[in-house]
Amino acid sequence: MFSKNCLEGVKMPTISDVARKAGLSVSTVSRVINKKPHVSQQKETLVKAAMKELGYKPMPAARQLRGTKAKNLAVTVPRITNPFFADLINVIERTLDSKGYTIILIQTFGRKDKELDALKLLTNQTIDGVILCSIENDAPVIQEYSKYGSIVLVNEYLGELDLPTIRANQYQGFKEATGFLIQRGYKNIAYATGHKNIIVTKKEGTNLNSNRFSGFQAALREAKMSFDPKMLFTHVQTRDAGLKLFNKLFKENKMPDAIISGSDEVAVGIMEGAKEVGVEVPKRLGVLGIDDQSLSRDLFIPLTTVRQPVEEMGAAAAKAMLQHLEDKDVVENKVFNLDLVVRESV
Amino acid sequence: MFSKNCLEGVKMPTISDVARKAGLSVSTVSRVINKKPHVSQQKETLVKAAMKELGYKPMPAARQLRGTKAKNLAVTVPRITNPFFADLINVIERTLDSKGYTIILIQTFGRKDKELDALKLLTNQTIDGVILCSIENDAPVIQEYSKYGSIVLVNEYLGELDLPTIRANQYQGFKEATGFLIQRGYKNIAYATGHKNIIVTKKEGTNLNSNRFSGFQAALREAKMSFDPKMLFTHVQTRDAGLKLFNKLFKENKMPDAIISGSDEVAVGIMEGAKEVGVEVPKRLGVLGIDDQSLSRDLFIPLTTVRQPVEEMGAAAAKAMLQHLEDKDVVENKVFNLDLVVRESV
DNA sequence: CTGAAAGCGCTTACAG
DNA sequence: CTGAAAGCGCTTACAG
Repeated sequence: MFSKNCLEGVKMPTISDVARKAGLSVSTVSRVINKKPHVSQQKETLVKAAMKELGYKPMPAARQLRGTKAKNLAVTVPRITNPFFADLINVIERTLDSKGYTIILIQTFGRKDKELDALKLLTNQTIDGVILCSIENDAPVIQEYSKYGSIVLVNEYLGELDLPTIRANQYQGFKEATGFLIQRGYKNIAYATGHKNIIVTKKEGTNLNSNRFSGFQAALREAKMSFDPKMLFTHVQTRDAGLKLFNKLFKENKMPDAIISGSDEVAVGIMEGAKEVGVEVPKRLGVLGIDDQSLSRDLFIPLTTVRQPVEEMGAAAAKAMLQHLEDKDVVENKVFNLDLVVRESV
Repeated sequence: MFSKNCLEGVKMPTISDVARKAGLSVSTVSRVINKKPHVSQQKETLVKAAMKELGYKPMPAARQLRGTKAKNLAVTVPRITNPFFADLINVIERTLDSKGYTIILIQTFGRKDKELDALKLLTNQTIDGVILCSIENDAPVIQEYSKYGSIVLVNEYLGELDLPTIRANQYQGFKEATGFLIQRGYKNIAYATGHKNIIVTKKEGTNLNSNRFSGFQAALREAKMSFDPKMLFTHVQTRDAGLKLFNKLFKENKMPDAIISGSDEVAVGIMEGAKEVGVEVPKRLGVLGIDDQSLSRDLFIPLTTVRQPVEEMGAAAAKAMLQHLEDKDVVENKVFNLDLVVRESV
């Protein structure tokens, strides 16, 4: 029937093979593949039998060429090794997979060009949409690509972007968490973030970065406390970076009495540094994590942290994508609340 | 030039658009796209200018239809939320991405059909190859699919499979680790595995599962100790499952004095259970993890564990895939040694 | 060195 | 209800 090719394996049956075997035209076969009307019960049975016998599967590339949706979706994350993002991807993939979508994973490592690569897959119809779990490029360039397919934002957000967005109320969360630190008596609170810089705007909904910091500052203001800009540290994103930050602070003798770290990972690094030199947590140094990843409760000092509702956000993002794929006019915007999980590091 | 379509975004320029703009034929444009010889410097410049001006990108689907490789690779893992697999994917993606491959992520959740889905992507040329980070199906069915593309195995392996395989010497690792437990005085050692069952063969290289268990038994034998089959627990794969296992053992009053858990995740669950009811680790219960994931040293009881060289294995797997993609005849087989990381849980 | 034409595997009007 | 034919965007012999 179809011949072997010694170099490249085996040639798969095509729609013509099926038609021939069924004694029908390719049009008819195509109709049953696509569940279109106007095909008699009898022929349908014939076609299905032929497909089964041949083990026929339509070739996605050929269908795409004719305009059929690829049923592929990309998901971008900074790093998959951060459990927060692994969890996010897990829910997203689970719910999207059940709808027949295949997930293309793209780690950006914080690079604009990697994110652009993902976005560009939209233009050549490789993917139908992309879920951005972090934002590297500026609003206008991202918005531009939404012409080519569905884009939904999870976790990070940008006020200027008119795109489905699933996020948490970072302002509220950080205000509460900072309030808690103050209430526990911490006076000199450092602030570390994974971002490269912070553009401060008071408006809620501007971006994660800015809203977190404003929440932090609002709590300070209410307590009539001021913030020393030297206690702001950017681009701290890993356990290692947390450790380095602690060591720097310790060496330069500028130790604050509490640190709000940008993630649980960073918090672990800080606590590790503290342990090494005998700085007691939470007594001499309060450490606040962000994320509440699953092992945070099992650390040598159980972490007090701001829980991000990762399951809920991931599921909502997947749903928002599905909806937007069906109807470009529905742009879902959902804001979750953040909870403080009190354990022992603060 | 090319008109907007209000429903579906924008129509991208095609190779014909480029040809028209450059005042040349599509053949010539195709030649420069594919860096084929026989095109004058002059025309090449013309074509490149036209491509740039139009923002032209060849459509992958159309190229695939003509037999060009998709440059897509799938990676299967049981669950991305297990840091061991997140780490594995991370290295794999990093090295493959740098060669221009796009990664399709597939979580199997231990299901055969999910793994088959991945394998089937080979048949319709959606992907050029798949890296299996665990094995769900039987050897013959997997081998069958190797006709359609490159398959490489990492971590798990099957002796019968004639495929590039990157793995660790589980026999040696488990023998050493068990020897260490014995030396520390543990006498009644339970054995938990994530797998559904264990087919025991003595031969090294049969499969991960079997080799781990034989290593364990070999150490027992050398110490003239015997193993109570009731102390074998299968299908224990998460932190939760570890916790449940502990509770069951505790309730039924069958507590061993040590447990070899199938992963660090499971070990954490066991230690959690022990903490809750006041069973001292490692004094009354030794807990051995497997993996050495990054937070294992930071747990409330730093975990003694068998380190799997995840970075090295991932990189080797990616390299093996690249090689096999280029030349089907080179089937790389690499075996890494396992190290015991001694901390405080044993 | 360059171009016209066939064809990859599909879907979709268009006839009948 | 069914089929012949055109065409999606490419690449690749085949001429010249």
